[in-house]
Parts: sequence; structure tokens; C-alpha cells
Amino acid sequence: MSTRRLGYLLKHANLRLTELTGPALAPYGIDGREFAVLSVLGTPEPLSQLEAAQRLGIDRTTMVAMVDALERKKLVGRRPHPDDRRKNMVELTPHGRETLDGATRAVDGAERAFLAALPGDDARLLRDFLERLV
Amino acid sequence: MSTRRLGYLLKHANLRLTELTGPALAPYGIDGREFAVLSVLGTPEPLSQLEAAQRLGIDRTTMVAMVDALERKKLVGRRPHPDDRRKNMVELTPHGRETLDGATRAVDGAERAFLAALPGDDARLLRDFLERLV
DNA sequence: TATTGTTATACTCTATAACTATA
DNA sequence: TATAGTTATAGAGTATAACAATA
Repeated sequence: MSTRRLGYLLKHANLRLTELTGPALAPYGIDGREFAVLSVLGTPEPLSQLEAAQRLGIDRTTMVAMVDALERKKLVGRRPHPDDRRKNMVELTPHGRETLDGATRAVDGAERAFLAALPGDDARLLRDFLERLV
Repeated sequence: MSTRRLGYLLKHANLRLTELTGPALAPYGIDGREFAVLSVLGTPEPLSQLEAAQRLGIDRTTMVAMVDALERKKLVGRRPHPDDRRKNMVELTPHGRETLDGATRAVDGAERAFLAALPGDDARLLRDFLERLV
């Protein structure tokens, strides 16, 4: 059965998850990709645009548009790096931090709903397996 | 860590798998999406364009272009359904069948390489988990 | 009236190439 | 010369709307 192929399963699992995370994030005015950017920026370590892009495996030109959008929404701010003015350090605004916190809880809930078909241990195993593959 | 999020893991697992299946399919002149279409058409049951699209969860307008491409490559043929001439039945040509058989072995190999980081039982579990989620 | 296939079109996501400024 | 950010642009991949043929 072609619907047992790994490519099909991964793609459609992702589609189904997006169907849940999308509405969960809507009240926060962001989508899943913006949530991912906020998440890497939410770690203690300050990151430049390029560094944030590399963490997520996206191109730096893609990151420009993402940071533009998040800045328009007052969720992040750009600041030139003091020692290397080629770099833009990107940091969460207080509003960005609150948004990330709420959005994180919303996404946690969406992931739980998505994984509801699996007993608790299996859900944990699935995540562990995927981590070993990426 | 934002890179433990399910969305990130599913997306990047799929990206990594595609990096393996792409080159594996290249000798057959098809990509992963075309392989998926050939696969559903490879089952004994004859399918119309719409039915094939529904099996894969893609739009019927998308299927038009896919069948166009596969027909240009002489891998499939369109035939009007004898009892309902609105329908195009799509069937593998002999060359399409050979291509599917070889491509299936190539994709099996790519999946094995992708899953090499997991012990055999875990690889099977991963596929089972994903099947329960889609 | 509803369905299947088709076409035209538009939108989202992403990357490549070329530019600016800084190093 | 090389790097970070930016802009313009183009290419996938996909879906929506409108139409023709058929039911």
C-alpha cells in the first residue's frame, strides 16, 4: 500500500498536525513558522538573524521576511550587534515573550490532541525516534 | 528546545528522507510525487483520476498535471471509463509497471538508509505510530 | 443539477543572484 | 576578500474559480 510509505506518512502526519496547530495559534496572531522563529529566539542565548535561520534550517533571505513580519507585529526587535555591525541581533519584545509563552501552551495542547491516538509511552517514543532521524 | 517540537521533527525528517529518495528515483526519471501516483495506480483496482487523487489526498486539478507528466513519459495511459465517459481511467503502461517495480526497490533502499539510525524494531514501530496518526 | 476533467490563475513557501554595508 | 542583511526575482507546489462534457 502506497499510503504506508514513509514519505506519505510523514507528509500527512505533518498536514494533520498543522490542521491543529494553525487554529491553536490563530488567537496569538501567528502561524506555525512564526512560532518556530519565536521559539528559537526565546532561548537565553541571543541570536543574530543568520544564527536563528541556521537553527531552523531555513535560508537567511527567508528569515528577513519572517523577522519583518514579527517586527511589524511588535513581537521582536532588531538591534545591531555592538561588536559587529553587519549583524542584526533579534530579540523578543515583552509582548513577544508573552505571546511565545501562551503560544507554547497552545501548541503543547495541539500536539497532545494530535498524539491522542497513541498511548503516552508511544507518543514519547515517536518523538525520540524522530529526533534520532533528523 | 524548539527543535524538539513535533512540527519541526516531522518537517525535517521528511526533508532528510527526500534527500535520499530523490537521488534513488532519479535513474527512473521520476520524483517522489510521481512515484506516489504510480504506486496507487499499481494496485490491482483500476482507478480514475479523481479516485487516484483522493487516495493521495491531493486536488483533482493537481492530478491533471501529474498524469500529463506521467503520460508524456509513457508511464501511464488515460482511457475513458466504458460506463461513465466523464471519467478517465488511468492505468500503468508495461513500461510504467517496470518503472514502478524498480522504483519501489529503490525507495525501499532509501527508506532503509533513512531508518538506519533506528534498530529494526524501532523502525517498524515508527511506521506503525505514524500510520495511527494519519 | 451534479460530477469529472480541464484550464487559467493566484497564492504560499522557498531559494538563487546581485547589491550594500561592514569586517 | 568574506560575511550579514537586504531586495528582486523565479521556481516549486498547491488550490480556487470557471468552463465543457457527461451523467
